[in-house]
Amino acid sequence: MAEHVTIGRIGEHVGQQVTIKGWLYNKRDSGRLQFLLVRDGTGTIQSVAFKKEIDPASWEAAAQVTQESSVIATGLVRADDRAPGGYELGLTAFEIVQLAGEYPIALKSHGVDFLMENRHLWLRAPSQWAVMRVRATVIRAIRDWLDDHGFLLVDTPILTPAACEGTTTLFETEYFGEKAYLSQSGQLYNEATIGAFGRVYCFGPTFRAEKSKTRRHLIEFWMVEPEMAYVDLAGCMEVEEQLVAYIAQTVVSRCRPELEILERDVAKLEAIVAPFPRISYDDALVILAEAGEPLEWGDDFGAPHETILGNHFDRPVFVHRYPARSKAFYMAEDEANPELSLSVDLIAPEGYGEIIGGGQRAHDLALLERRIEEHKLPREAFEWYLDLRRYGAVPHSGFGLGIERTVSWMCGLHHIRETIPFPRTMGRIYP
RNA sequence: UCCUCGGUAGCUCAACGGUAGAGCGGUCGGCUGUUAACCGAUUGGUUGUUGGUUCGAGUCCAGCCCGAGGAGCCA
Repeated sequence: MAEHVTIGRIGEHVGQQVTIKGWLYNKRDSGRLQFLLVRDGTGTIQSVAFKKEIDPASWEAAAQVTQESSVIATGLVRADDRAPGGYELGLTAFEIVQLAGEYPIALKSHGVDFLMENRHLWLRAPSQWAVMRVRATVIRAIRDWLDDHGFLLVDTPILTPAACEGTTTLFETEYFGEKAYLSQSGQLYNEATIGAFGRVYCFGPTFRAEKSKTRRHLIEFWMVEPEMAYVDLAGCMEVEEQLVAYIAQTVVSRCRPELEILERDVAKLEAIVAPFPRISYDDALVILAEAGEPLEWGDDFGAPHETILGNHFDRPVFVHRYPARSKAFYMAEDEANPELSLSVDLIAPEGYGEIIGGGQRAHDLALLERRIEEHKLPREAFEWYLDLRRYGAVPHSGFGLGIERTVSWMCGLHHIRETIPFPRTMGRIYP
């Protein structure tokens, strides 16, 4: 009985008789010879069946097997330059677990709508396999870095009583006769938990009922939100750049095969090392004007502006001190100029745009009370939040990093919807 | 919500207002080293939907539905 091994570690079994359990990716045959490409989740390997060297039942199974049938293949592992991947399996036995019907996704080019309609099957494709593995690596890198730098994972609720920011559209649901909303950020809650733990982060799904139809938007997406007591704007940027650089270098070192499948220019990722350039909103306006996209002071950047700024540098760029009026109510104000907020966005190169938004939070009670009034927010829902300014308020900062935008950037993808297993976009909630 | 583009075979796409086609997939056959193999045969259609113009509509017109790209908003 041959040992069951995974294709990902097939190189350790050259010269051995092994069993692979997986699915048929593709088949080519020429008379007395059949090439069966088998994948098992860890990789893909070419198996070769010679009619003379295999029992008739196995030969017949190999002849009958269809694309994406589940199969068990046993044979001798050997290195062979002619095989994709460098190794192949000289079959001695081949068994079909379930014979698949005509597979919808033929090995050819397809339209996005068709692929999304078959997302549950599309995930088996090499490109999607690679993206999901990069996603897992990005998430693990984030958690490793934060866990190793004194941050405690503190999860925040998904069902919330009111808008965290009050500016964007929320998904409304019913909570035992009361209105409740799906969370669009855990930040406010983590401003509370830093009082207990110092440095925290939450990591979970967030929901925005915005009718956004662009390649950078999802209705449901994942976000990591670190929050830090006794850290100012400058300290916040230092943490952000260390984290982002660590993510990029981890992907570069651990996901070579995936990046190759995705045809990603690895040099672009290798360049993502600290320090990142820091420019003010006012500096950014100068760059934009020189690039022929002038912007009125006080206006927020649109997608083309972000692209210009991102492409102006070979690594991510911090843009800090935005006009207070264009930012959320909880942003601290710049003492040197109260019209400015101590906010900072991190804009990725290559047109990937904003991947982090954050900054220093207002910790002055009177300022917050005034902002809540100006933004016409229901004060009673924020009493607990105001308490944080009454009992041991400290300067503090935090940010939110969008997982899917980061994965999209790492993978060099055109559209964010490929970075999450089952994307929720405007007009699609199937499968 | 607004702007632009699109909807024809399972999929990707053709088709001057005049008999709806090709490639891929599927099926059958051939080939001992294939690389989305190749060669031959074969299968496959309520042209998104409703109405209109016309001798005749996949094609022209109007409404509706669905999707894509972008804007706004944001991670």
